[in-house]
Amino acid sequence: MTFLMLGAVHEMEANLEAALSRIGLSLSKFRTLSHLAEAKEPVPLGALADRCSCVRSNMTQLVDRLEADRLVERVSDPGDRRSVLATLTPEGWERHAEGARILAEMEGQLFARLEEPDRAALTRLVQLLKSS
Amino acid sequence: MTFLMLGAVHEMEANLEAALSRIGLSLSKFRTLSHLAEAKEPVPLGALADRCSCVRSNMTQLVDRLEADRLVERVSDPGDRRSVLATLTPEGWERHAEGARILAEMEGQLFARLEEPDRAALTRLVQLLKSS
DNA sequence: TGTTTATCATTCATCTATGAACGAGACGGT
DNA sequence: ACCGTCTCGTTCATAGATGAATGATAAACA
Repeated sequence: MTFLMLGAVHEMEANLEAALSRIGLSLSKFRTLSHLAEAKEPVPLGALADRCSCVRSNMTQLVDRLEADRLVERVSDPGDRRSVLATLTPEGWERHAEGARILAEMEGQLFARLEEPDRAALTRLVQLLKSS
Repeated sequence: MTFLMLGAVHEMEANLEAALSRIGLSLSKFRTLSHLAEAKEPVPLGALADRCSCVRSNMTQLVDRLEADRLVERVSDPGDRRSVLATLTPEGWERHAEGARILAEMEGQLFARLEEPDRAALTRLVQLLKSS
């Protein structure tokens, strides 16, 4: 059962990854852009790592790559000189919008196979399993 | 919804990974041992990669590490000199059995929170989502 | 005030995964 | 028998993730 769920989700992930790669994004990059877009203001890397459920060292590298892609910029925090903030560039906003369209499309295709009561049931069950 | 499912499964994965690490196994290593144990005979690396749903180059490295752990051995295929077979060492069999106990325990804890109709529903829904 | 403690991001080593390029070997058709 | 093609595993470059160690800075407190 565990391997079955892992397999199903890995399939979803691979599909989404493939779709996002058409616009030069990975799932991790897109998730990072999403949280930055949602925040609507510069976010410290540590907080960003928390929202993305990853460790800080990972976020450091991720922002390195996003900065190389010119989708994100590092800015310094005037109130705390230890802190480094990340913010979306105009191109980052655009790319995130494209990614969001792709995600919506994939979700539509995936859940089209489920009737309505099943969609609700799945949501409920997944929430039950999360946060043990 | 997609990020919710991804999050729930990543949590499961992280828990299992942490539990397996107590006996020096990763989830990938354990999955590989499982398929070898199930086969009960040497398996070509390509076939093993297919069963583990990963690419061959990944299986090459995985078997490198498992061989370094003395859990797996490479043997040559008399019928095809291109082929390399992997087989469990006695220690590999033991370690797999320990891992299987840990997996069973984790599954028990996880699904203890679900009543019976929910368990069946979850299984059905996950199978529906798999193999688009 | 000065010192300890905690927090921030980064670097490094390691593991897992992919895809492209490669060399060795099998195999089908001519 | 030979040639092209396909399949095998490996290597390499790269992406992504973790945890441990580090240096800079803030905060707490004696």
